[in-house]
Parts: sequence; structure tokens; C-alpha cells
Amino acid sequence: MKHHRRNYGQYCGLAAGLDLIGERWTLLIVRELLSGPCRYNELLANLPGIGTNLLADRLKFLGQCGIIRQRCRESSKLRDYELTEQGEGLREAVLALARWGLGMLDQPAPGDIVRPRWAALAIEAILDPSRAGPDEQYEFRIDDEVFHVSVLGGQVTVGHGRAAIGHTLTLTTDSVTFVKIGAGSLNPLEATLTNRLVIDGDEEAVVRCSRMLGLMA
Amino acid sequence: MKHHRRNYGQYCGLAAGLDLIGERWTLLIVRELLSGPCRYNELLANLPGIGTNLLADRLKFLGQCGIIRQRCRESSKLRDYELTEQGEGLREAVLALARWGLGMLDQPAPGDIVRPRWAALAIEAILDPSRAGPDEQYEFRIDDEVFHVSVLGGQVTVGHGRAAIGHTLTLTTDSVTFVKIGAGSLNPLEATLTNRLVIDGDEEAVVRCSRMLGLMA
DNA sequence: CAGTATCCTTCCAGATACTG
DNA sequence: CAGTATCTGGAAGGATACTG
Repeated sequence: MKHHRRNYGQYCGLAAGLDLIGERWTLLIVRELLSGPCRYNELLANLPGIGTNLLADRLKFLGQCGIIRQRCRESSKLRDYELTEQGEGLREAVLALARWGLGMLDQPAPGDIVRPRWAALAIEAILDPSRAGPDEQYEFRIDDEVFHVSVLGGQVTVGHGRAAIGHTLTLTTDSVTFVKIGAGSLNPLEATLTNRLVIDGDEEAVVRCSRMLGLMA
Repeated sequence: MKHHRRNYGQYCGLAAGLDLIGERWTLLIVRELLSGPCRYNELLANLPGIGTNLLADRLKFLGQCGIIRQRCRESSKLRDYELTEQGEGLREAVLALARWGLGMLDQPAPGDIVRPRWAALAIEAILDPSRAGPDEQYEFRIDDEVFHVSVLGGQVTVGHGRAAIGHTLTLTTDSVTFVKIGAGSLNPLEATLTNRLVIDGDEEAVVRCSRMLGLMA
């Protein structure tokens, strides 16, 4: 006998949305899945503190709502979770919230954890596609992970792994430094001078990339 | 002896944002304030189920975070709450979430409540400023409240009350009908035929308005 | 690896009473 | 009117142990 899931009882887009993804941890699970399918234990590892029962509950509910689905890979018996089209539709909302949250962010509190993919989220949140230049790709090396930003016909996408074709710029940094830059609490120039940020590539590309990320006028 | 407010402990824009506005009711309070300053009892009345202590807690916390402030009107001793600039910064995130939630919304469940201002939020969520035409204003009469949409130099704003200058279109409907249209579960043409939606004004203006709201190609 | 099951703590809803 | 204070049952969250 399942009890009613608590909901706001309002016929309103926001309230209805929050009834689905407003509970604790849910949007962070979506954040993880926005950068690609994940296995159960990957989620558990990237969401320190969640507790396995809660993760299972959330995944089950999100599955019932049609926001995520389980993908069974035939090769191995390992299953993983991925966003459905509906779930992918949360990207804009997540980026908007992340952008706002970045603006409210200051220094990391002692004990705070960071992940390279959250820095990648920051990239996606702060970049302005309307300032994109001609087609090219950038490679971001954050801690031990690699991401690429590709500009293609005015469309900008951020993805995991190396750039498909040759990139015009390589940026190397650590997660904290990048999040700080995104939050505006660290000047990219200062980070470069202290060697916490290393940019390698064509000077013109550096200008185009910085402009797109809103780091210079 | 204050307990620690539960937080995610992640140095990430999204997690930091959720630490501030991720708790139950919080974003709905922000939603209310996005359409203008509100008094305590107004909030209480527009958020059925919240409970006075919880509302007080949330308002206090939002105040401490600098997301809202209390405005003391000298004329009367009545105080009201309004968003700070930081709080206003949540508009895009709220609209993005509302847009997504609208897409997931079906029919109102029995017992669901609706408010005209939530329908106004739906207007704001679905309208596409890039499809705005020349300067003009529209007046929306939803239940017993009036809102205006004004197009001014490509900028589109939705506000409470009547349009400042003459409007080229008047739309009359009820909250449920409008939210349904926004959710895509009711065809505006059908609503017009059944008289649940009445549009009055220049035919050209109707086309421009519908286009901006994404109700026609 | 991918979850259940269990136990305990904290938070929330709803009611009510009180204050300036 | 605009809150604060207190109480209570129930639901949600967190930690840990266990299982196919």
C-alpha cells in the first residue's frame, strides 16, 4: 500500500515541476546524468552523502515519471541510467540554476568536495552561444579528466572526452580554480599568473574562447 | 542553539544554488515575489498548506541570504517582502523550470488550486522574445485579475495590472484554461470555439501575439 | 555491482495559542 | 496584521548492514 507522494496540489508549471524534481538530491542526480549515462555506483560515488536507499528511491521515481530510463548493455550485464528526452529537457533549467548558484558562490568551504564534471557544468552555464565565433573546438583538461567545447555553426556543446577533430586551444586547470573563475571570485588573468590556469594555443583562439565564456568584453 | 542547515557540501554552482533555494516551498515563495512585493498574509494565502511557522522560517533564511528584503512602507506600518537584485536573478531559472514543468503537466488533479498569477507565469515562461514584433501591449484578463504584456524595443515584460498605454489586444480567460494552453494540453482554437478563451482586438495583433507565445508557427 | 532492509534522526503539516 | 512559540503524528532523510 503506497502512500501518496507529497505534492503541492497546485495547477502551475513550477509547482508541478517541483513535485517531480524538487526533492532533495533529485536535481543533483539529473546533473550527473546530463553529462552522460551513469551506473549506479558511479552516481553513488559522485554524490557523497546520498545513501544508497535514497538513491534507489530517486532513481525508481524518476524512472516512473519518464525522466530517466535504464539502459541494458547487452555486451556486459551492467545496466546504466540515462536521461530520456523529457529528462534532457531539464538541461536549460539546471544550467540556469547553476548559473545563479555560481553567482552566489564564494570560496569553497573547508570539507567541500569538487569534481571535474561540475567544473564542466560551470563552463556550460556561463558560456554565451550568441558570442560564439567560427567553428572550432577547445579542449579543457580539468584535474585528471578531459572535456571539449565545440562550436559548430553557432551551436555550442560541451562534452566529455577529447575533441573529435583538432582543437585550437588547450586549457589546463584544476576543478576549484575553474569553478572560482566561473563564479567570478577569481580573475582568470591572476590564475594564469599563478600558474593555476594554463592556456595553450593560438592567441586569437584564446580571445574567442574567453569572449564566449564571458571572461572578457 | 542553532543546528547546521543541511547542505550538500559540494563546490558546484547547482549544489550551492540548491543549498539556498532547494528546500520545500522556497522556490514557490520566490515565484510569488517575482510578480511583485507581497505581504506576509498574502503569501500565506497564495501558498495553501505552508503553515505559518514554515513561511516565517523560509522568509528569515531568504533574508539572511540576501535573496529577499523587507520593505517598510512609511505611510502605513505594513511591511512587505520583495526580491533583492540577487533574488530577481532567479527569474530565468524559475521560468526555465516552469516551462519544463508545464510540459509535464496534464489535466488538473481534483483538488488542485490555481491562481491567475500562475497563469501569468505561464505566459512569461512560454513566450519567446526573439519572436516579438513591433512595440505594442496586450492585456490579459485572467479570472478577476488583469495582466499586461508589453513589447518594447524587442524586450518583452509581463506585469500585473492594466497596460500603461493603449493595448492592441485583450484576452479574456480563466486560469485553468490558460495554464492548459500553456501546457499544450488544450488547443487555443478549441478554447476559443468553446468560449473559454475570448480574444478581442486587431487580427494582425492576434497573429503577432500568438506567434510570440508559440501558439502558431 | 546493484540494490533491500532496518533503524534512527530530522523535517514538515496542521493545529492552536500567544504577542505587539 | 504580522508574526512567534509550542506541540504532535507522520513522512522524508541518513547511516549501516545485508543479499542475489
